[in-house]
Amino acid sequence: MDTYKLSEGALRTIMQGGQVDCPIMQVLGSKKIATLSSDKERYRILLSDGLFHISFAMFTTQINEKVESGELPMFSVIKIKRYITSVINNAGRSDKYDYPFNGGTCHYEDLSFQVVLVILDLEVIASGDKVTKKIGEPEPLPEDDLSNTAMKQAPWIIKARVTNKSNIRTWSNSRGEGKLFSMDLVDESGEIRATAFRDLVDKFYDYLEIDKVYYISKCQLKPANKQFTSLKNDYEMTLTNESIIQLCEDDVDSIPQTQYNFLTVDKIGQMETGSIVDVIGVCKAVSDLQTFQARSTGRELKKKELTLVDHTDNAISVTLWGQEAENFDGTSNPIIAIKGAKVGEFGGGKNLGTTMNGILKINPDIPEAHRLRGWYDNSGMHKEMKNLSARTGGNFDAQWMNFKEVREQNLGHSERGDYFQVCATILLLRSESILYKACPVEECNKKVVDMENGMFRCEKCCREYPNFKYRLLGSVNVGDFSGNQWLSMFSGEVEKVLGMSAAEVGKAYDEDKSAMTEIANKANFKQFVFRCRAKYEMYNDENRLKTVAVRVEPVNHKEYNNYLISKINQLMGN
DNA sequence: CCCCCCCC
Repeated sequence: MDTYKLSEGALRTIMQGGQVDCPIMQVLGSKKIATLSSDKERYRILLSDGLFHISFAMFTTQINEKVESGELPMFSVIKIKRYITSVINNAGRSDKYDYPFNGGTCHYEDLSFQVVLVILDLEVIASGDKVTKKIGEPEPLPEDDLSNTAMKQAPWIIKARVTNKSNIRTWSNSRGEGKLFSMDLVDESGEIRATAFRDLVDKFYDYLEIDKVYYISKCQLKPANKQFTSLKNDYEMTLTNESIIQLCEDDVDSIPQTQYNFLTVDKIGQMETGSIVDVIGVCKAVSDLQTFQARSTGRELKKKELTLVDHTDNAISVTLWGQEAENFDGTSNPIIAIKGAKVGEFGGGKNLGTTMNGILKINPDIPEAHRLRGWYDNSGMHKEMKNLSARTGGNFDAQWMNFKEVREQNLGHSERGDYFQVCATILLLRSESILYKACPVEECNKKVVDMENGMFRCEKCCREYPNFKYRLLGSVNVGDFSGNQWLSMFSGEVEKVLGMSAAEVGKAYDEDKSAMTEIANKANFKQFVFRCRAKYEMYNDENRLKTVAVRVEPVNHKEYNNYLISKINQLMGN
C-alpha cells in the first residue's frame, strides 16, 4: 500500500491567517449541512493535515459535485490548490464564549462565529478507496487558535480605545430631525470615527467613556467625509441595531492613546481656511475671557485666545470656546496638543479654533510635548516669533456676495471700506488709459510727466528721472447673474487679467499704438474671483462710490461651490 | 441620517 505525506501543521497556519502553498490533506469525513439561503447542497468536511484536523472545511458548489459523484470518499488525499478562510456568523446558537484575545479574555454571550476553510480548487492525489485509512494521529486544532483567528478576521469586531466622545447633539433639517453623538476610536492599526443616531444614542452614550477600551462589532462602514474629520481613515462607522459594544478591562495597555498627525506651526500658515489639523505648541500667552453676542444667532459666546508657539519660531492664535475657554489656565506656559483644530482667517492672518470634534490636551505625556518643553525653557521663550495671525492689511476678510447683494447692502460707508468677494465675468476692460508711464522708484508708481526732453518728472518725488516704468490701470465692467459693476484695478491685478506684464503691454504700445484695443479685449469673458473694497470717496465735490478690485484670483471651484451650496441651503431654510 | 462651531 502507498503512503502519502500530508502537510503537517498546515491547518494551524492557514486558520491563523497564514498562507500555505498547495497543502496536501486528507478528507476524514463529510456531512451534508442544512442551508437556509441556498437551494444547493453543502457539505461540511472533516479535514486532516496529519497533525491536526478541523470539522468546518467547506467546498464550493462545483467541488460538491465531486463529492456527489463519489470522487471524494472518506480517506481521500487531496492537494488544495486554492482556498480562502472566511468567518460565518452562527447567530442564534446562543453559545457562551470566553474568547482569548491578545492575552486577555473577552466574554460574549450573544455573539458567536466560526472560521471556516473554503476550498475553491483541489486535485485528488489518491482516492479514499485506495488509501483506506487515517494517516497519522491528527488531533482537533486547539480551540484557542481558532477563536483568535475568528476575532482577528471577523470584519465586524474591533478592540479599540475611545479617545474622544462628542456631546449629544440634535439636528433638524429638511431630511428630518434626530440626535446623535460621535466618538473617535483607536487601535494598533489606526483610528476611525463612529457615530450613533437616535435611539442608539440612549443605548450607548453613557456606557462609552473616554479613554476606555471596548470590543465593538457589527457596525456599518461608509466613506468618511474628509472635510469634517482629521482622523486618518477613508471610512467611518455608523452604529446599528445589530452593533454590540462590550467594555474590555484586560490587556488594554497595547491599545494606543490618541493618535496625532501634528503639523508644525509654520505649516499651518500655508493651510487653506477651513482645513482640519493637529497641532502641538507652547502656550506663550493667553487673553482674558471675553463674552459677546454672536451676530447671527444672538447667542452669548465666550472665548479665550491663546498664542501657540513651536520650535519653528512661528506663533499662531488659537481660540478656545465656551466651557473649555472658561476652564483654561495658561499661566504656566503649558504644552497644548489639539487634535482636529480648524484653520481660520482674519484680516489676512491665519488662526486656529477648537471644534466640537477636536480634542485639547494640556501637557500630554508624549515625546513631542517633552521636546517642546525643553526647547521653550532653554531657548524658545526668549525668541522672537513670526506671528502668523498678524493682520497683513492686504487681505481682509471678504464675504462672498453677488452684485445684487452689493447694491442692496449699500456698502462703502465705513471708514476703512467694505470688503466683499464676487465670482464674476469680465464684460469689458477699457482700453483707454490702460497704460501709463510711472515713476521708476520701486514703491512710488506715481504717473510721471514727460518733459519731452528725455526726462520724466515725478510730482510725488519732486524729481526728474531719465527713465520710467510702464504700469497698468484697469477700469473693468464685470458681471454675474444678478448684475454688473465697474471696478478699478491696479497694475498687478490687470496683469493677471491680461496674462501680460505691464512691460510687455508697454512694449506692444511702443511698437503699435493701436494695439491696446486688441490687448484689452483679451480679458473679455474671462472669469475670476474679484476681492473688492467699496468705499465712498469725494471726487470733484461729489461723493462717489469707488470699488477697487484689490485682488483678482482664478476661481477656486471647490470653495466657490461650497459657498453656493450654503447659499442654496439658506434659501431652502436648512 | 451629522458636518452648526460663532466675534473682531
